[in-house]
Amino acid sequence: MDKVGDKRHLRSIMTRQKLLEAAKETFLEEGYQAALISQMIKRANIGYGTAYVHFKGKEDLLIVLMENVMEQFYEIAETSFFPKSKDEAKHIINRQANAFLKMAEAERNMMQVFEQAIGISTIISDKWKAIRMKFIQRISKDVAYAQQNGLARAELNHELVARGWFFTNEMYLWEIVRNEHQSTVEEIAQTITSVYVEGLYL
Amino acid sequence: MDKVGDKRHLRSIMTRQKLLEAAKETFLEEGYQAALISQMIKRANIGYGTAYVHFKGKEDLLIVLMENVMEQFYEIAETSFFPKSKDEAKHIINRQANAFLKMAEAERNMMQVFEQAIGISTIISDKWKAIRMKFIQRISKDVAYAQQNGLARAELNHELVARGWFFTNEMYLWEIVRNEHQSTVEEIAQTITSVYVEGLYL
DNA sequence: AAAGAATATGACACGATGTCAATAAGTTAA
DNA sequence: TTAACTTATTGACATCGTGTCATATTCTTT
Repeated sequence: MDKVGDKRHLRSIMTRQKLLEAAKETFLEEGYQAALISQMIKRANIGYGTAYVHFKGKEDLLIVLMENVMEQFYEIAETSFFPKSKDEAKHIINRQANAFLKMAEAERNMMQVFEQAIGISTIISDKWKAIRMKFIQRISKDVAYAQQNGLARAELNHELVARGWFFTNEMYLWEIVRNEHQSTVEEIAQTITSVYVEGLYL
Repeated sequence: MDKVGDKRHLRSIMTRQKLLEAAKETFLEEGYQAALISQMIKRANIGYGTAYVHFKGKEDLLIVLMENVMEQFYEIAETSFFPKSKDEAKHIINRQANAFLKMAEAERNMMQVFEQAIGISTIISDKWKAIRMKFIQRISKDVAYAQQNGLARAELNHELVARGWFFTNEMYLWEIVRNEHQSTVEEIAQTITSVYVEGLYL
């Protein structure tokens, strides 16, 4: 019999799914730290040991749950950038900053869990580092492009500028995730973009 | 008998001190997460229960150990700022960014522990938030001052600008703490200051 | 030196985790 | 159809770290 119709395999998938859902709910309610595996297991209505058949532990569960969110970040990082003027650059950059921060708003709850987990789990911290690197590389290229086309101040180290710019964005992202921001995402994006573009471009 | 000559009290202070030192060593070796209270107790050569007489737990120990470092941050945040020109402003800002990042280098090891703890302990996270707020308020005032004196672009929200600028600094700080930076502190400070000042000032 | 106060101690109870030998459920092949 | 085999589930158990508390020790006072 083929794998798809295999009753055993199907049940296994269902079990896994039940646990993932229970884990998500538990993480959202309790946060990463306080979320207990035993609690997830109870909620999923499965045997204790079963959880460890499907996942190595809490960390492993969260990684799977985060994969979807992380994909979205990678997509944002891949926007193309070939401005012909300072104004066009400003426009593109503003849109990208907006999209980035909007993500934080849209996925706030999972991102809150994620933030905690970054501080605790090496693996998850590495996943975030990879996302950060992707963004910085992308921005780095963009800055270099602008410099080569006479749009931006060439005396600046594009790598350092790129990091600085991303860092501002990232910190605002966490601020939004934590609900600590007063202003709207649009206002934030516009302000930081303005300072950045006026500071870098000619 | 007065408190100073009190043998009992003196011994108590010694015990506390021994534990603090052992805790520091353990934190530095193991990181916040992995550091075990039992390990610190062994190293300090005191009875298990004694640790709990002096401190509530791991969190409490680290808070005491961090107080010194945190003081230094508050001092940096208190630098005065009354520039008469854009160039003077740039100079002051550059110096402050430098001092801030140098702190990260000087206290790198304890800051590494601190970073982990921020992700885990609410109390410690709040301590850092207070430091951050202090800086942002300070910078906010500085931006407002520059705007009022016709030195900076008045159309920008000074609060948002201040946060953005601090965030760049903070993220570079953590990067330095984690030893992930390629460039020197001076180079970093100069580059980010340049973009910031050219972007904000007239 | 006896009573009293401050400090130190480690055995213990507790809560959470991950493992594993046993069991159940489903599939295959004769 | 059923016996052998494979895959999935289970919960009791061992382990580990923490914090508490009744008791012991050390010092001070009267």
